Amino acid sequence: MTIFTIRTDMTSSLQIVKPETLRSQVENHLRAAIINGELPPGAKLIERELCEKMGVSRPSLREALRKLEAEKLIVNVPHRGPEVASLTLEDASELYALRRLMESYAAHEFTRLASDAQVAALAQTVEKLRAAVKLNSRAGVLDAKSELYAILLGGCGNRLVQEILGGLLARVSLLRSTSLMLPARLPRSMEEIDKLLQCIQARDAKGAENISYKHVQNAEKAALGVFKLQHQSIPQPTLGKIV
Amino acid sequence: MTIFTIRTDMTSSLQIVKPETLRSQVENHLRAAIINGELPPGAKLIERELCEKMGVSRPSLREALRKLEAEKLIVNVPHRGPEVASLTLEDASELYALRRLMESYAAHEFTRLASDAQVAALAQTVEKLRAAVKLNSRAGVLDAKSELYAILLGGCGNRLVQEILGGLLARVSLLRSTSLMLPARLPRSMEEIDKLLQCIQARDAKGAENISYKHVQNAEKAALGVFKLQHQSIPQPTLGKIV
DNA sequence: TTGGTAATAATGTATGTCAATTAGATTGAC
DNA sequence: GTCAATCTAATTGACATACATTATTACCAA
Repeated sequence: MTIFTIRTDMTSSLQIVKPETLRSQVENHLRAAIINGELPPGAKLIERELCEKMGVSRPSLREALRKLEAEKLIVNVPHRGPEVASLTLEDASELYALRRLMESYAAHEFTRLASDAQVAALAQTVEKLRAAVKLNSRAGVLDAKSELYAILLGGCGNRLVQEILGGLLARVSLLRSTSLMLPARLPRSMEEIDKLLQCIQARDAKGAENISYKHVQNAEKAALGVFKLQHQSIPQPTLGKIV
Repeated sequence: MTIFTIRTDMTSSLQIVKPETLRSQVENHLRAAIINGELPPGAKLIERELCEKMGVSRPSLREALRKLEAEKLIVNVPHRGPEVASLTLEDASELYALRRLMESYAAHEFTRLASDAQVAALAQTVEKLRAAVKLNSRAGVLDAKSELYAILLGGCGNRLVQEILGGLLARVSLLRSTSLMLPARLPRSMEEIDKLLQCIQARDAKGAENISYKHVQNAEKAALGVFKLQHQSIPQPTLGKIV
């Protein structure tokens, strides 16, 4: 983890900057570190250490930790300290079940409600994704994917879906298997996304819902498959100390 | 709000008591106060005041506030302080949309997965609810309802649903209209619940899903109706000071 | 090796302090 | 009398420190 600059100077900026508090910066920083795997599941988060690394006081850090705790990205046992949440197979399965439910709902509603401009934007982002896939650009793929999500969820007429599903996706990323299996599944995933776009363009809401449902279902199969492989080698990691 | 006793004595208890931290008690207390309407939407939460009332220090209180903020029960504008979240009509509508989605899913899965014992327990709780309705016991109704939810969500095979839906229901309670319209809709609501139980007992998952969907839909209509009535009298309550 | 005990480390909680910002009130001008 | 600008008070944001409580670890003895 890198030390990051705080107290962003906004005197020289004419743009109206959202007054980001220090704790929200800490929170965002930690969240990002957890999601991108820098802080893997099970990692102990020692307050004093983090304070020093990030150059903030304990109260600020602790308040940030509480928010991440509420998001279930970290778990906290009193007097033992917080650590990055670990998912069991059941947890993962439940996460995917809800993701299926909500993403297919979002796809259905997007198809029903989105403006033609939004559909066009989606199509454009799909092409961007295809290009990134061809270039084998991991960063490009992730970027295009998140843009795709933003358009889809932004156009589904329900901001709450974005909020909740965003939380679910963050937790799904606790499965490191998702990133491991990502390249392998990309061609298949791309096909599914193409079909989804076709349904959306044809304003076939039910069809979009079904494709979306299957898309997540396939992603789940792949992810849980890798997950099982990762965990079968270690019989009973009740206290996984595997670094 | 009452001052509550802290430092629960657990020396005389043989049961293993989950070591509840002070901040979690504060958190639970505030959450309950918000949900039951003691702290209505828009209420300003002044740190020093709350500290004195509850007899805790500012850091403890602030950490509790961060958790409630993450749950979207309070909103916080930097340097202006937190206040109980207020819902717009759109917010309410989106909440109900997701509730519909998730409750009907839970009903479907419960019907599919629950043991006969769980179904029997559900039936028993429905009778408890009916009795409470007959007695016009508000507390009894609320108690039976929450028990009903607990059984339904506990048996749907997905603990995550409970977690997420619980959060949604807490936010729905920010609409005071839900409690106002509760008595008026009770008979109708009872009918729907009976039908739901029948479907579940017949192991008709799709039927249970449909009834459940309609049930929430009807609750939404009633709640949003009251909501509109409450808000049409005041043209533009941008800063609702209505006490 | 095993069991218990002491030392250590980390968190839980509290207090005090200062800075930054907002909101309200007072004052002044038109 | 109304509106605007300024000023003051109140509140939160952030930090440093201190101490109590609890887990963990290391160590010693049987």
